[in-house]
Amino acid sequence: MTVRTRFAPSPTGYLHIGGVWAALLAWMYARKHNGQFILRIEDTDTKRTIEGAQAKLMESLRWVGIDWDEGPDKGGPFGPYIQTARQPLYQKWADWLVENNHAYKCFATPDELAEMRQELEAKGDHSGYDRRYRDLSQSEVDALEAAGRPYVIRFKMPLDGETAVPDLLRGEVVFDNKQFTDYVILKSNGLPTYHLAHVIDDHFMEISHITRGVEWLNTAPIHVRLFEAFGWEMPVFVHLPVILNPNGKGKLSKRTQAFTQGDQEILVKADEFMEAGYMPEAVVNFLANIGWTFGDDREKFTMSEALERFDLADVSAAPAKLPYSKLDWLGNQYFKDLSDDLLVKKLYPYLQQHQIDISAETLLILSPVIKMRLKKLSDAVPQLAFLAETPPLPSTVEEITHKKMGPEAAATAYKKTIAFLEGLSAEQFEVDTIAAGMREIGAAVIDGGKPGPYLGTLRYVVTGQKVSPPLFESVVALGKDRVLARLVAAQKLIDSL
RNA sequence: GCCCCCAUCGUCUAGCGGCCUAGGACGUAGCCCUUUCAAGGCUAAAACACGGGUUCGAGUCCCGUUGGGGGCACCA
Repeated sequence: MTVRTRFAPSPTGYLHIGGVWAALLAWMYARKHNGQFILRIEDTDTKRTIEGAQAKLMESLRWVGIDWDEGPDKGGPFGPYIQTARQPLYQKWADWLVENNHAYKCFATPDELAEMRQELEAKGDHSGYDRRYRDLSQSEVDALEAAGRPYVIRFKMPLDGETAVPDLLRGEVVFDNKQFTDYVILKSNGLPTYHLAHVIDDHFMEISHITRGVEWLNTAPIHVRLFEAFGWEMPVFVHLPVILNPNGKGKLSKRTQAFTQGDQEILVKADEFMEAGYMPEAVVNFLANIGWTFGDDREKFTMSEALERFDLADVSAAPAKLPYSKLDWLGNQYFKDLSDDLLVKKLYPYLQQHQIDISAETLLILSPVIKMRLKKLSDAVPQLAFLAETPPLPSTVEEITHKKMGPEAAATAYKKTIAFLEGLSAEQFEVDTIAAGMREIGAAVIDGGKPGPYLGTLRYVVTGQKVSPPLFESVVALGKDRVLARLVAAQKLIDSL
């Protein structure tokens, strides 16, 4: 059997990270087994469809490296891959069910339904439908139809007995048929509900494993019965656990907005991760650790390593809250592994997009020292702010002196430093030379000979930031003229005493 | 209300009856290194929800309780 999995989102909002996770597992399984991964758009709820959501969702999937073999944009042998474009198919099979006595036309009006619901509720029946149109005679049906009464098609669920849903992660889940009623499978506008649509699509698209959220488990008996009525072989059901909202309550939903918890930023939508500048490899690595374990106590791995070991059957059935702090850790791990050139390649366009004008050459100088400070590209912005704008100059003596480097020593230090830098040729204005020279000055100027305090205050003078990249790289990045100007200003402040 | 799913450190998890004095990771705390912030090194605190069974033996199997989650639409 070839493995064919799919991700079937409805374009009703933006894709959240839990959706990406579900897509990832399905995709991994298909790739692992050299099968196919299909993207199908479930847009039968036309009222909720949002313009542009489909494009956005495809962008997010591509960003994390999930590609599809068949889908709305690239076609395939079982298309179309957008449900509204498949309407005739659903109509045909809904009619087939009616003809074969598995379904029937229900002419209940919205008012009638509302009233019925109320009466049923009063009796403690929460099913919402009393099956009153289930057993009409053919002539009664014909008469209503002739009168132009709109109708839906409902599937005949068994009146008693049980329906077992085989689930890869939980074994057989058994439901009492009494809790079900006859569900609408084709709406009065001629479009199918999810129940009908996915059964037909998954069958004709030859899907081998249906992966979806547990929220579908309770309605899975309908799907089981539908497959049975059609006489089609059932795919394997894999009901994935929910991803819980990290703020504590409920599941992650499309409506959940990004927010901050403590000093941890909680992102929800897929494109927020992209926008923040996490490396997609890190995000995918992070997600693969949810509900699944690589083994050997390893948390960091490449996707191709993961594919060697992955199995849907090993996925945990327990719901999970995303460990965001681990994403940050992983994100940093991936940046540290990046070559300086590659980091510049990623960082440069990102900073450009965010109106921070720093040359690629400058970035290359900073690259080795900044990469271990990044979890995501956006972390570079405050670090590098001193290069983009003119940082405030020190205004108090306390800022440019140190308890181990009083005003007198500081005055000497700045004077020496200025002279040292002025004496450097353009070729000599590089990290190693500057480091050596400054350490020497620092050692001479500080009691005890440890240049630490000198370097620290100097770093503050040069960058104007309490937090910044290390001194030497920052000096080279800022450039001789600007550094000297700042040192001169500091010296003047000291001299004014 | 009814039905269904789930349950190991704060979080993600390993564990599929004896290898568990419950392992790893993130986070947290302390120490070291250090020009800030990081990164790195070392150390520490931290869990089998509870109660019954089954068994020579239970984190691991069964039942119940509790807790969390989900579902009961002409939404997916």
